[in-house]
Amino acid sequence: MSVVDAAASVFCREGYAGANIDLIAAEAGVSRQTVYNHHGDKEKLFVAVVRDLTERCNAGIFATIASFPDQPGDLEADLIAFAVRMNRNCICNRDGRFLRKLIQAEGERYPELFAEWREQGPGRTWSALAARFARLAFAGHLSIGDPDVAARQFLALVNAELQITFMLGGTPTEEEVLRSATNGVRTFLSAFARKKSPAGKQAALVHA
Amino acid sequence: MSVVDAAASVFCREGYAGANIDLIAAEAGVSRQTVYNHHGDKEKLFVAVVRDLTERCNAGIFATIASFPDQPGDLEADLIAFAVRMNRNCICNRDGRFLRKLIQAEGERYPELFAEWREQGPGRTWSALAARFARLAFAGHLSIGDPDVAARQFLALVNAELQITFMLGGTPTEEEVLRSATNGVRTFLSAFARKKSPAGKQAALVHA
DNA sequence: GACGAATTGGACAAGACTGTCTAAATTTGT
DNA sequence: ACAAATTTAGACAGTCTTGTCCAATTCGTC
Repeated sequence: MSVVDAAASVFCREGYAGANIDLIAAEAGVSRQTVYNHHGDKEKLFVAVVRDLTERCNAGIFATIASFPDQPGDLEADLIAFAVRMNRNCICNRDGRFLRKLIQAEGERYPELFAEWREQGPGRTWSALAARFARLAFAGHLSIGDPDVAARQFLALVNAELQITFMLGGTPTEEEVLRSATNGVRTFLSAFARKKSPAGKQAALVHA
Repeated sequence: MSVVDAAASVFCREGYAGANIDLIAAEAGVSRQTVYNHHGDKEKLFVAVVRDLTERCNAGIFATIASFPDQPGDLEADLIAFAVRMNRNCICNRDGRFLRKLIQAEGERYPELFAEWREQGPGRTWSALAARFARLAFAGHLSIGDPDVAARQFLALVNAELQITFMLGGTPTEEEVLRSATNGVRTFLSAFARKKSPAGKQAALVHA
């Protein structure tokens, strides 16, 4: 394991103040001196860890957004699959969990570092996702007022049942992820499925 | 400020390992010896802090749930007002922010302590909220499949736009809370407003 | 195999923190 | 006003951590 990876693990487990360099070195399988040679001091090492995690998480998120269902066959199934991918590859994986915890624990201590994350991460993520939802709406698959709001609500809904697990730093099972995504997407579609067309599926359902 | 309150503040700001007793004593306006006299050692003090926060937060949450709109006049307005109360009195206030941060940062270090919180806090909160939604559905104001799912999704939706602020430990402004609650409740009602009754408001809307 | 670069283990000083102890000062109850 | 209980300030030992230094060893490359 690389020094930065080991440091990420220890910083997350013990907190910044509780992490000690000896433990990081041992976990990385190198000597303490090597850690100092590579990264200078504890604070620089911490910054390197956050930058590394931010970069990898953003890459994962954008790769996943690229797989958003633009021409959906079964919209519900496609959105559920997308939500599961998002969770598995970006939010529940090692990098996602670690970054989230570091932001929560140390965000106030390094305002500029996490402001940077905020702009390049969630800011751009939500824009990108909002653009995809806008496209679905334009193509007539959804009826959306504000795509930015819809994007944030989509993420909130598909993660609604995983909040507690995330809070305690755990990893939800595959079934929990699937169930939360399924419930979330169904509610999302109940709210945003195309309603205005008189020939729409939703109107037909109401008449039945 | 009491010792426990000062300790809560310092533990949150510095993390468990980074918090030092001298600082807590100074912030509480007592001598270090008094802290040891009252609470034994650092770990016992930490446990006392978490129990205190848990108790106060639960009390606040249940008091707020008691104000859930059972016989709504304007359902949308009533639910928005309820969501804002919930945020202001339970989630964004000092106790709520502190407890959340301690759970996130130290949850894995004290599994039994936070398991206790989990049962008495979110577990019972969600049940209570689900019961209220079930009642609204029974009275014909909503069309809900699983009240537990609906309750979790309600909370997720009304907080959807505050996630980032919460993550960084900040306090959203009154306007942000109101906007998030408004958008969240509207989406919630789009999804769960009564649809099945042929004379319902929703059906009429679709016909218009 | 040989040479330069990187890594290692250990020693080390400086500082910080916890938890204890004690004698003096202060508060509290009566 | 007096006695008991509590609080205080400070000293203290013991432990831990950071960051530096250095000589010995290993590694990569020619």
